[in-house]
Amino acid sequence: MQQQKLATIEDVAAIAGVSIATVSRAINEPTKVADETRRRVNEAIARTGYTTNAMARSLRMRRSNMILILAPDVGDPNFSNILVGLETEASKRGYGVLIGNTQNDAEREADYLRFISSNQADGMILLTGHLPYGHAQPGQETRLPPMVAVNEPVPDSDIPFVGVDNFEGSRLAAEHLISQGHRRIAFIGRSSSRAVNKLRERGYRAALEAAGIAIDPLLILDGDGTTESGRQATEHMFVRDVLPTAFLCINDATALGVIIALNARRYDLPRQFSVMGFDDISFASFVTPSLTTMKQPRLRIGEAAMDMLLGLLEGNRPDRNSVLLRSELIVRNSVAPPRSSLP
Amino acid sequence: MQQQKLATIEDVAAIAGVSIATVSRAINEPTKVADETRRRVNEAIARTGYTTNAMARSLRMRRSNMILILAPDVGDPNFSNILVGLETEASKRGYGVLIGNTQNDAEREADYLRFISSNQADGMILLTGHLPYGHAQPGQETRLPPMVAVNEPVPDSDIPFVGVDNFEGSRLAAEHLISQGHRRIAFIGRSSSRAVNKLRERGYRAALEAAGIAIDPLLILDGDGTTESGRQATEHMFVRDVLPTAFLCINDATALGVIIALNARRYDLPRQFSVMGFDDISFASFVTPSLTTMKQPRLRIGEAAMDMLLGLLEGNRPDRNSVLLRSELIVRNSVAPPRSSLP
DNA sequence: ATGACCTATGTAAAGGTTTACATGACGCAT
DNA sequence: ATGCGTCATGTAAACCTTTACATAGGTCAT
Repeated sequence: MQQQKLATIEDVAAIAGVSIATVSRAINEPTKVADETRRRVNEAIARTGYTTNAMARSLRMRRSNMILILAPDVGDPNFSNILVGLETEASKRGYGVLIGNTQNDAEREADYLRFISSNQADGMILLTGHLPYGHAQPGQETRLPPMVAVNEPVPDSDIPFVGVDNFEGSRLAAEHLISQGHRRIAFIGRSSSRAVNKLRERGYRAALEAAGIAIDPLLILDGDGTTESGRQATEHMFVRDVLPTAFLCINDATALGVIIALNARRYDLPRQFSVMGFDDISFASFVTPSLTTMKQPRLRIGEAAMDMLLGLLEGNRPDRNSVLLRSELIVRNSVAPPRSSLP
Repeated sequence: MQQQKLATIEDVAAIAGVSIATVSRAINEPTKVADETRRRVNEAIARTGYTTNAMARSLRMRRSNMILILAPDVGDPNFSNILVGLETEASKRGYGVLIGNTQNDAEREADYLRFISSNQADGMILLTGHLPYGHAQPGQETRLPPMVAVNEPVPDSDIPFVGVDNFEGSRLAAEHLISQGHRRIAFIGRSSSRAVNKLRERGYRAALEAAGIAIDPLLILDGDGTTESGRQATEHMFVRDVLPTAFLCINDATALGVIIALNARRYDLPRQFSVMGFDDISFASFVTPSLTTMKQPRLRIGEAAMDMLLGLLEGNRPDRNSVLLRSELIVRNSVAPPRSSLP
């Protein structure tokens, strides 16, 4: 393009009548330069419209001031608000944010590592729940940079983690149902592989036990967090004719599936069944009945994670290896006391 | 950190027993290098795990292979899928994607320009509908790079635009209502300032005129695209007692407001009123009644925009200055034929 | 045998910073 | 007068590429 050559530090130095070293110092360590000199340099900078060339600087400093964010699905509504938090904090501290949409595809994950190995990013935020494949490929063993995991911890690693306190949140959710009088509470979304699911199940169990309610294994159903899994689990319960008075769901998407199934069977919610979600994603308030759920502080999760990563980059050892933020109970219309008579 | 110094082109050259120029050529212009030499170089690269330092390369080539995306709200559900498209296409062509969340804040917009003026990005995608403020600040007049506007065109400029064909889409939406037998159709979301709104209003008018339906100015109401604006407009109609049989809304959020207002008044939808949205955002299928709407091909919009921008960067004059993609009618349950008797 | 041309490779400059080290001026204690 | 310490600034190397230009060897027509 018509790249009308940008001003360099040399142009500024010439105008100010000093050496380029002095200009650099005037910019980066103002105290080390005489007042009068600094004034002249600043004037020259203003006159030329000089901005320092980030490439040259990064080359020299071995620092790009960029953070790579690796997410399995950038389009996920749960992710976008976290991204806002990540970006806000990074921007505030002078860092840029590079995004990589991996789709859980090993090839893409490996590809994004080029940003790391080519020095284009200093650190990495992982929302994938695992290290990028290809980081230990033969002949490709990229040295991984400082990292922070968000949302899903990386198993068998000491990578710092920032996310919601799933155990506590799920416990609070179950307690809310119990406080409304429910004693037969189903848990939809057990999974032996996903850490998040396991924690939320443990929270559910803890609340029931604390209330002296026996755990009924027939009320705990598998699910992968999709709307369809919620629908299927609900149907399954009706087929077996083992019914709860309330459904505690692994997340809002699952809860939506449950609601759809119950609506289809023409039950009146929340009079006949209560449903509780987790996440508070945007549609939660638009479903009928609107969903009572635990809200994840997504913005703050993003900010805290970025803060931690930048801290690592600046050499601070973190005081603790994981930050768990509390989720907040959002009461809407999908939970009510159970009917004394069974539906 | 424990930056165990990465291999440079010089290390590779030493191992392969050639000069660094040859290594560079073996990588970038393989045909210009003898087969045997190329083999040796590749072997050396494999052995060292060398990757070219993007900073040094960018410095030398004056090209960063990065694209800056400026969006007013990264958290907007309408945006995230566009982002996926943008990122996918960029990644496919070897570019990285840098994101900037401006919140429509002039200061932040100006701040992100540092990526441009410091050579950290070669091009820019604008979702803001205007040039970043500060691009012509005194002493700061950054040369703007190649740009493409998405979603909202930049008025009074010749910046290429990629988006949905709003006129056509809105016309199709209105035609759908007309085909169901509606003749009193309200348009919610007029705005004298926003180009998108004006186009959609024109589409609405065109459809009605083509069907020989007189335009009733009382059925055209202002709105800014928020859910609240939809609710208010609906209330306003009841207060004035000028009622349509169908509501054509500027977007899904507005349609949601209309549905909420009608539900609150205990109308039976779609028997008594039909409601139509535009966008097909994720909750559209979860509202009751689920929303009939025009689906924006967001993924394709993102891809097309990035394709166009990268084309510009590679020196192709675009064949045309704007790309309008068609939206698709999604029929759900919020539209039905009007009752012959007024509600 | 000579020159022209081609191919494969090497040499060195350039790109724009930061910073270790050198320089020089000055004040002050001896 | 000498020496020392401090302060402000300058010189030049280093960061790692790409690439214009130079070189050298080989082929081929004359």
